[in-house]
Amino acid sequence: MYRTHTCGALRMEHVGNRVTLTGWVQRIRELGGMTFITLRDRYGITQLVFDEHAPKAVTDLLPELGREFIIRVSGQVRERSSKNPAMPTGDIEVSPDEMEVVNRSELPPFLIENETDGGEELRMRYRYLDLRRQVLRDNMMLRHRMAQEIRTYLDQHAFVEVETPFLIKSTPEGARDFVVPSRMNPGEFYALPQSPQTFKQLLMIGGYDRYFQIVRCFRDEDLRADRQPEFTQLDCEMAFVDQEDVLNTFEGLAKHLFQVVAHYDYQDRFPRITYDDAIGLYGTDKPDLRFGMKIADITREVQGQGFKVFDQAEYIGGICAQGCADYSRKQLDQLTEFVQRPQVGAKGLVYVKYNSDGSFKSSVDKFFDPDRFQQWARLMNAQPGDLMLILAGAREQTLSALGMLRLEMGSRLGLRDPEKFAPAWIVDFPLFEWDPDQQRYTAMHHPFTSPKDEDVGLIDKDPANMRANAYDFVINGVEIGGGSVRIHTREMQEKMFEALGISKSEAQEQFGFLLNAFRYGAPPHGGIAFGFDRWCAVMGGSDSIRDYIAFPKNNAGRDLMINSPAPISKEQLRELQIKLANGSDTG
RNA sequence: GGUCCGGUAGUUCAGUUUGGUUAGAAUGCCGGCCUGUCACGCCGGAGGUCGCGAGUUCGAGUCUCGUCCGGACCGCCA
Repeated sequence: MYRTHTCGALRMEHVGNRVTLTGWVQRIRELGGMTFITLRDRYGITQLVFDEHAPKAVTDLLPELGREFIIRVSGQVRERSSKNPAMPTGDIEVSPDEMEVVNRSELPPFLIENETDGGEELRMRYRYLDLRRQVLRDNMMLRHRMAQEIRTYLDQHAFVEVETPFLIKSTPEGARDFVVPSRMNPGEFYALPQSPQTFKQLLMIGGYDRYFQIVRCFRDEDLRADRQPEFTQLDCEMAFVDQEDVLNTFEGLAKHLFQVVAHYDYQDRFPRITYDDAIGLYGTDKPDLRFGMKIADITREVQGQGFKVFDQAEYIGGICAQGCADYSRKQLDQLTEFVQRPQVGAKGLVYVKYNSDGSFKSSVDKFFDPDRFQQWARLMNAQPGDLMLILAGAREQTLSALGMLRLEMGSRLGLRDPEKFAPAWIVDFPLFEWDPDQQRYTAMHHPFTSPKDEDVGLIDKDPANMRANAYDFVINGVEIGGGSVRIHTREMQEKMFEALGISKSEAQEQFGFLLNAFRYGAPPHGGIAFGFDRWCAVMGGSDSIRDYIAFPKNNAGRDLMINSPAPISKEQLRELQIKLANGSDTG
């Protein structure tokens, strides 16, 4: 027998028991006459003590041991004479009278400790060693818990888990597809799904009125720190529902997960913010609501006073940074540099210090008198001691820059507490987005999204102002999920394709199966898909989804551990009837 | 497709601005001492293709060009 207990199990109540443990050697501490070894497994760490009670056969083995050796020990559980309150097993230790080296280990290339010395690349190459660290293990456990709780909750709410195919068909809309050649159908290719979108709609038409799936999705686009070429979605769809039904159902799920996974009690209804309000008040469609600092539109109040920058701007807005009136020249310069970075894109920054004595000091004192500043302060909700930060320019870019400045100030002021969760629904998204490159409208969410009933009439004359029955779920400024109530009539879907500039024949070729299905009594339906990796990361208080994926890829889409992608053999290429453009036959 | 940052001991990094004696630190590793450690402590030691290739120079970790690898971002990602 390898073990009677795990390395996280033993407590005071086990004192006196004879136990057997097997685990990895975490650390060896020799003190001359005695030796301590900490033994680790998935469940925890237990201290072993080797002193004068240990048989010679056991102590003789000690010099051979090293980090990450697997050893099996048997012995008495003892109460420690000096306890370690920082360890769950810190009250006890095991005094082995038998020991066996189960497997030796080479010295690992980095320290397998909570504070590792390993760099990103090395840890990716030896991911199986990194996974031994408690940090990663906790993340994997959180992910596991999330998945289990999702299944439990949705099962209780009559959802059916159905798997959909991975080898499907490439579609022109959306992201670039990963493609798989078909040996049996030379010259033809499958595509891997970007999401099970059409299949879940077909399941609704198939009568499975509540579906979910925790499913891998694939997008062949350039990556970022928080983007992977394959990622996991919690994909859901419901029939005979309207938007409110969907939101309420998944608000319930989110609350359940907050409670059970993060032990975070969120009683209130999640705020629902329209897309227009989100943009106008936070400068983004995924606002971080852990703090206020709303953007105030002060365009009307500041124009016509002879300050050219303001007078020529389409939009002027500001935020109030509480208690920052004492910012130094240097700090203000830093903020100016921040907003001028290309990603933020503002021309400059106007500041107004509302000093604690009630006076004002600003970068535009020449143009405005204190009464004006008083008025601005009212609009921005500024009190004495606060700092008003103002940007001017084209409305959309300026709001976006203000949104980024708001996040920056939130971070500086410590208002973005990773222990806190601020969820929100963003609703009433526009139906279309104008694509200046292609000179046509594209679907903001996707082409199966239904318009608001009252906006349907606009489809021919003013598509830009049509709103969709589409919604996003946001936590702490991170987009966690999004969905919509779908179109369920063939007529509306055809109109939609027409508005998107997709011809009848193209539509028939790409989505004929869905259009055909709409002929046979398609129920009204809607759904939502969550970025599961991201949701796990947010629940764990982290920005990095890589830390919540057991075997992630790097920013070039490579797996540094197995070194993929890799060339395939001549033989494989021949079977697939594929010739490489560069003429080489690889291998 | 583009921009930026990095590559020096097993590992994490300093040294590159201003080219010049034997390339340093911490940690890990090895040896010695140590009976209550838990990031144990103390003493000693080993450990380097300065990513790779070319060039400039009397002389290159340091300057130039190329290249490979890693990271961040823009475009892209409904």
